[in-house]
Amino acid sequence: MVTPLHVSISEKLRHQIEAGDYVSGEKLPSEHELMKTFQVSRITVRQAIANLVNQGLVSSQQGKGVFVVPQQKVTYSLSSPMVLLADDLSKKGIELTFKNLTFRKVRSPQEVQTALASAEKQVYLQKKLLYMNGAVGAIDISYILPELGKSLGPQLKQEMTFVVLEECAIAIESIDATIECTRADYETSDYLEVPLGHPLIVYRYIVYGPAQKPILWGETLSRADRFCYSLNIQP
Amino acid sequence: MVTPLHVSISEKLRHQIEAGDYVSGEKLPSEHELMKTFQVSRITVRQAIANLVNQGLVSSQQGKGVFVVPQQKVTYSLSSPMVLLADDLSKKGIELTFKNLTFRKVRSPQEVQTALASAEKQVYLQKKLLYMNGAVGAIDISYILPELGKSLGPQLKQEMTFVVLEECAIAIESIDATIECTRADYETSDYLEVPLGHPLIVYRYIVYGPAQKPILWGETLSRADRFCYSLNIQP
DNA sequence: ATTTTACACTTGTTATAACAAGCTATTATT
DNA sequence: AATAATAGCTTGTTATAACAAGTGTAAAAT
Repeated sequence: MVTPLHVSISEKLRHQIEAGDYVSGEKLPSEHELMKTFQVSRITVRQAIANLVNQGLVSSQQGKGVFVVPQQKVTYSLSSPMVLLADDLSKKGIELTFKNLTFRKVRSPQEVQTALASAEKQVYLQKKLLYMNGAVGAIDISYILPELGKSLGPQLKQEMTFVVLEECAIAIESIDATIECTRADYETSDYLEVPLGHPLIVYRYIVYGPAQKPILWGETLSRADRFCYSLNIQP
Repeated sequence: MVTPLHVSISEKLRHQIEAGDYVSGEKLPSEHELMKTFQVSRITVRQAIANLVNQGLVSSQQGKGVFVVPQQKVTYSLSSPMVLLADDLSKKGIELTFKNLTFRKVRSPQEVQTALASAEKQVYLQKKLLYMNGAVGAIDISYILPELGKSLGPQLKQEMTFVVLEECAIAIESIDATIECTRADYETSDYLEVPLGHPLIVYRYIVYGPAQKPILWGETLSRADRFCYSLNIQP
């Protein structure tokens, strides 16, 4: 079995990146320069770079170049509602900010209807972007019971769900959550500034209020290269 | 902004797959046939298929063709040690099996040494593959304290870590775990039968025994298309 | 001095071409 | 009949070529 040229080239570049020859955010040599350096055609250089993009090490921008992606990560603790971590994060010098994309009444999807077990089919949909130190890291999509959404609406626009729920003195009984992994589709790749197919961690949750009544269904799609989740299990 | 041909073609194929035109495991038309169908060059067809591969929808095999990948998923509950789920899984008709790759004494890596806080630098390394219904789904790598490894060794070879620890009546005090996401490298892509860069979920854990003494450090790298984790949070 | 234009450089898209390599079934040989 | 060679399919690799499109800079026009 012969190793293809594009593999050995991307391996060389990967080693150079890991060795620190190219710093985080730095521009790689252009395709033309790499063609000269490795004495191969453009198609081979492009394939080599595509490998690195797929591995999440670099990111290309038309008209500008190929850049080494920063690998800073934020850890979210799941032993408590995740928002409690906000304090810890600022201590570490990581600032979390939010940007509201949409907040409006919609007809709830079938999956949400089942989860919320609500007779009402109109719920509030909220989409917001999550930034760490100015760089986009996750998108959160949540569906909120209409009676809650009406009162919480103005505040939900700017803040994170759990914080607001606590500030509004809404008791959280428990949270059911699932963690899985998916890949960026055409919508999320746009918002999260990642290439199509980039791995995303899906944190899907149902928040239960008093009397175990589900009050919120949501999912947070995080860039796998910027967010991870930690938890503590007591058997 | 004009949509590239390869994007619209991969979108068409994606819709056909989701509509069930191509069943799980079925072969897509060959590149030559797709060239005729869409009246484009081979390079465009290949780019379209590359998009689908990156999205994890199809998988190509040299000499054979391009096939729709099955999307069956297994959920691991994290509110209890994950192995308790083995019963639930068999009820769902999912059979978990294991294959031992290595079990030997090694010098522990720096990270493990710190985590286990052990004076001894020789630990047992165990690598095993995890199959669901015969299909490979995850690889588990764990480092075990020498005194435990010596006695557990013969059984650990075939069984899953937690089960054995319980059968051997070793009390598990607690488990610290982190969930993040990475991508298949050259070694894991081989074992897990996924393309380079395919997203993997990393479940990294430290098992604490009596008196909160760490007895095991491990990580499970799961194929994101076959495993996900669920948990329950009590605030 | 400010704005506009043009140019050079970057990556993105698409075509044609040829050969390599893996798989399968048929044919030819033993 | 069993084995080996072959032909024909598949995807993988690599080259050359041309144009499109996004970015930034330097020159030209206002």
